[in-house]
Amino acid sequence: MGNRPTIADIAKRVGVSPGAVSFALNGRPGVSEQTRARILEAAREMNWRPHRAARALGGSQAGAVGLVLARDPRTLGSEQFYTQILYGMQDTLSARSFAVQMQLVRDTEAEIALYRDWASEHRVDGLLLVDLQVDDPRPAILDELRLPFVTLGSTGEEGRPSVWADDAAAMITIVDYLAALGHRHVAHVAGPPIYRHTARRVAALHEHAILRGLDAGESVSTDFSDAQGAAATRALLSRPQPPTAIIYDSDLMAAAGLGVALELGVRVPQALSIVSFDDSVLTRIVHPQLTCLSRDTYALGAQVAESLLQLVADPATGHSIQAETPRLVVRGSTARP
Amino acid sequence: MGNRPTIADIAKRVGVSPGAVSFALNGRPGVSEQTRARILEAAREMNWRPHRAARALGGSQAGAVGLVLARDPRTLGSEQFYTQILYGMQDTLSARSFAVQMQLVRDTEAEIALYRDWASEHRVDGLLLVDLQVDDPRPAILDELRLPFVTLGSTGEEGRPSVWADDAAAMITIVDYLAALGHRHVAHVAGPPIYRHTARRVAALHEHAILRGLDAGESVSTDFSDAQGAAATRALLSRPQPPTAIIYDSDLMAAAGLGVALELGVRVPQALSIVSFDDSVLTRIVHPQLTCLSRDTYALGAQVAESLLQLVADPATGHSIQAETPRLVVRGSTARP
DNA sequence: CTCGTTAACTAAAGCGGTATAGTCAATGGC
DNA sequence: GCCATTGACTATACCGCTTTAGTTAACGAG
Repeated sequence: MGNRPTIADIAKRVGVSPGAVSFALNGRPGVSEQTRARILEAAREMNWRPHRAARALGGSQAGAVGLVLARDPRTLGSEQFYTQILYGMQDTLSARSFAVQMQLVRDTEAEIALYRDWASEHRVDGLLLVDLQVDDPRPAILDELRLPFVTLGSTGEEGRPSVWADDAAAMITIVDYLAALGHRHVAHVAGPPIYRHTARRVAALHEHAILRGLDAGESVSTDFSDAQGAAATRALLSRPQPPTAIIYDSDLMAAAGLGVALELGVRVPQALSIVSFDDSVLTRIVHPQLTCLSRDTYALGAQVAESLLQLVADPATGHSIQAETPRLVVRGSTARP
Repeated sequence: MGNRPTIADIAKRVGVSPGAVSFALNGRPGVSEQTRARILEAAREMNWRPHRAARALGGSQAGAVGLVLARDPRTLGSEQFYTQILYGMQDTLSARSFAVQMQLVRDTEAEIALYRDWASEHRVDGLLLVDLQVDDPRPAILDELRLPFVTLGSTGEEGRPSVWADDAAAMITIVDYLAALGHRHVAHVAGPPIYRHTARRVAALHEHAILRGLDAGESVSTDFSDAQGAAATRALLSRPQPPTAIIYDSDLMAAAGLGVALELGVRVPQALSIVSFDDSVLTRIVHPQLTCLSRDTYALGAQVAESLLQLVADPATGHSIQAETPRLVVRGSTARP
């Protein structure tokens, strides 16, 4: 059965014009309820599906949203979080027969080049912008390209649509917990300071540590790789006054840090408590399992999808929604110092 | 909206017809070299890009290939391998301005439904088919849908295009290595037996173990989740005669198995050697690091991409290429029993 | 009974390319 | 020097769907 049925085939079968079929299938006025029902029935029977390209060409939607991750191929491995987000997005979007165009690129420059390509090829109707930087060039460029986007993780200060969680509150939860256990000397293995979320966490830790009477929480920045996570841990533990607790910005670095501690003979959690800012299988397969912040990442992806659908439907919306604050899941990697 | 140049704009500027511009841009005869040069120059200056939808509508390509992964959201976590494949594919394909449409779905049924959607919406020109099953329903359906595909990991027995590695040889490498270390009792924590690659590995282990004079290598099947990997390990180690070495079909399960061993007080590698069939960051962040089979997954993705491009250009090709056999990387998780 | 309105359609013009069928002048064989 | 061929283009017909501008026929108001 070679050729898919087109709107014209349906029109012929029902005995109306192609235009009427289009009206009926898109739920817009111009056909009687009776005719509409007959058309829909015929479309169902003939197993008709819209031809995406034809729709997109008509000047309307491409039926896809984009997600670009800028990652060095070597630093690859921390995509657990985005894999879950993607799953949540796709489940929500495919119900409306939207696709997610996901692509991995090397850096922000390549990311921007890709946006230009997508814009001119009309591949996507909107984007999810992630890993926002302190001085991010992307929003301005996307505005210029007229590609609407939702940001993930950035509070919608600029009146732009975004889905975000309260990073600072999450960090405070951790600090309070560690302080309650009796820790005084807490360190933080952070991501690159260029990222806004990193900056927010670093600031929150510092401020709240002082407030709680701990030693000023110090943050060490890394590139999020397991190698730098391990190196940072090694450096921290080799100090004359090593921290009694380390907070890691990602589960991958936390696991790597745990490995280093074991290697150095530093017992976890007796001599060192470890907390991860991210959750995934990883925190559960290492031994001891890691205390971490957990959130429903799948649901977050679904929220993002809803937000994107709304944005695509009406590019003028500036709706910003706050996702649940990650909650602390206590496992075996934390204890009194 | 953004006044993106069309072929007609170029035609007007150069002073020729749109058809001539199309000929020039697609490198086909019908224009003089001189005119062609002028057209290309103008297109470059005006920053012209083909409108994907328009091309796809013309009956030609959608400019995308698809990759669907059937995964239970809860079993998510073993996507390292496919993330790397994806990266390799995208780097190769985006040079030809092809996109990869990747989607996560729950099961094979949903996967097939998605293929039907994609076929009727003309979203993709070809597919990468992964995780082939012993009696796989997908090839027949894709034939019916006229969606060309390349299989990954399955030897191209049926004259279909595929990119595959020698699973049996890889397993034999492991068995030889363990036998040389002096192991007699080797177990295998495998994936679901429904997968062809699992079946091949199970058979290869069994045959080669006997050949080498080991106890008949036994395989335990799992769903690839860390939970079942852990459970299988626990069961194996609780036997009166526990194996002295366990081969895991995935790095995730190997890491989970290592966790169980540590928990049970079974020392690795002294009392138990662990080998993982897959490599990723995971094998390097646990302690001890895992001996594993390693391969250049990124390159594999690139090979897949080449194969797909060839297939899309000529759907009749049945070219099958063999990728390098994974090689054994010895780390700290294996030793003499 | 006539006119204006509206519901329910039909007709037709794109959207941006591709592909095919001309058109026209230059070329070359005999 | 005439006719056939070829090269270089132009004109045009789609591709499948959306959308706007008609076109009817029915209906109600005056």
